Amino acid sequence: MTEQRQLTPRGRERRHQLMAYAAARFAEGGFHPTSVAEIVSGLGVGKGVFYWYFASKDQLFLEILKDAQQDLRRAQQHVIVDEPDPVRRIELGIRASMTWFAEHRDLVNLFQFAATEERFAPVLRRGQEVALADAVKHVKDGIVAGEIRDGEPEVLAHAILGVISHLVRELIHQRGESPEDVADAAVAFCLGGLR
Amino acid sequence: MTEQRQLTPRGRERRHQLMAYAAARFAEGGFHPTSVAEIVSGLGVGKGVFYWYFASKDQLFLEILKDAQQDLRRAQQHVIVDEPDPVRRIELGIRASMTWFAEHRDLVNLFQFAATEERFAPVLRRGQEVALADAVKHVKDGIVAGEIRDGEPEVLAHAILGVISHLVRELIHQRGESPEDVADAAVAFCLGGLR
DNA sequence: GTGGTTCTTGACCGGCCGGTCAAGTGGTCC
DNA sequence: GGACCACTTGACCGGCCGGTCAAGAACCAC
Repeated sequence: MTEQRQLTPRGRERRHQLMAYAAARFAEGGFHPTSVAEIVSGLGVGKGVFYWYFASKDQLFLEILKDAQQDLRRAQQHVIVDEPDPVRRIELGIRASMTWFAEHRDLVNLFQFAATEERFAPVLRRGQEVALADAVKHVKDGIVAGEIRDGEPEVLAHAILGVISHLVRELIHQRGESPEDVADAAVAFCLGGLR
Repeated sequence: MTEQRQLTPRGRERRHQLMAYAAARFAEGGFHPTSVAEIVSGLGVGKGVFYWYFASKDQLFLEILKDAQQDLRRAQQHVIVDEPDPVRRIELGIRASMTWFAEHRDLVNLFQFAATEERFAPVLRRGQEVALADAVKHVKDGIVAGEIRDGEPEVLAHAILGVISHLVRELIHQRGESPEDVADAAVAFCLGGLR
């Protein structure tokens, strides 16, 4: 498969199955150590299935990445659509992100890996820039409204993203703490840092 | 080489050279895609040299990791030895960490990769726990002194580490901003978040 | 059934990779 | 010079890996 292929519903399901299973294996064993043979045999199908749906192992990974980013963004947007207060929008965004990350441990791991290889990093970066732009907008609104101290909005937004991703990995995934508690702490810390 | 080997000064230098060069290549091309053959040929030596100094590619990576963690810790400790005020100790720690990370871009990348593979993660975790314990101590002192709001010290410490690592990667390495400016912003954000 | 398309199989391939090792090389101490 | 030891060489090996492909199977439309 080199281009977009026309898929029947059955085909679309297989594709989904491959992506989900591959993501889980990549997260558990690492991208490189997990072979294509391992993925297909784990699913009980022949190797040809893999290359019917994806042009290469790399391309599969990229598509997993893109899908994940889209899904995260949707989760963030969905929760802040009609919240007028910028600071409250930031809080809701933090909570939504944490919930999503908590539920998608595998994908968090894949994001982290993607950042370490030059050929995957660009895709990751594009997604992050979108998330950042959203956050920056709310921070700017907050500054205008006088709820947030003056400062470089991009730096503040990045700081928030840093708190979220680190707390998710270390406290929720690593130490198994409850997403709600961690989100409370993250919100308190970030809002304090913004004022 | 399976155990510790007795090395002459000349040997110790070669070992260092291998670790430094390998770290650079791993950071640039990724751990798995960088072959042992690539490392030794880049240094203009035979493959036997590599396996004279290291038992395996994995072991080399682990030693790079350990060395880096030690060096970072030294940099952090060195700067706060005789600072009595806990909040000021935190500030100095943030600044020292940022400077170190800024100067060791390659190692930051390797840390990030190490977190994604089960066999490297434990070593990384041990180092992080040490850094965390240091930070926690200062936060606790700060709470006792009434300079920091009451809260779970470990969560606050983790939040600080998250801000540091994210800002280093995104602003200093990615966008090329000056470490001093970023450190100023990080300090302001974190101290705000603590109060 | 027939023909067409989508999907599946798994043996096979070339190539590279981590790791080994027998054969050196060169310095040092006597 | 010769014995010893730290170090170096690079051809070689077994194995696995990403990817191909000719040969079907399954489903659908008519």
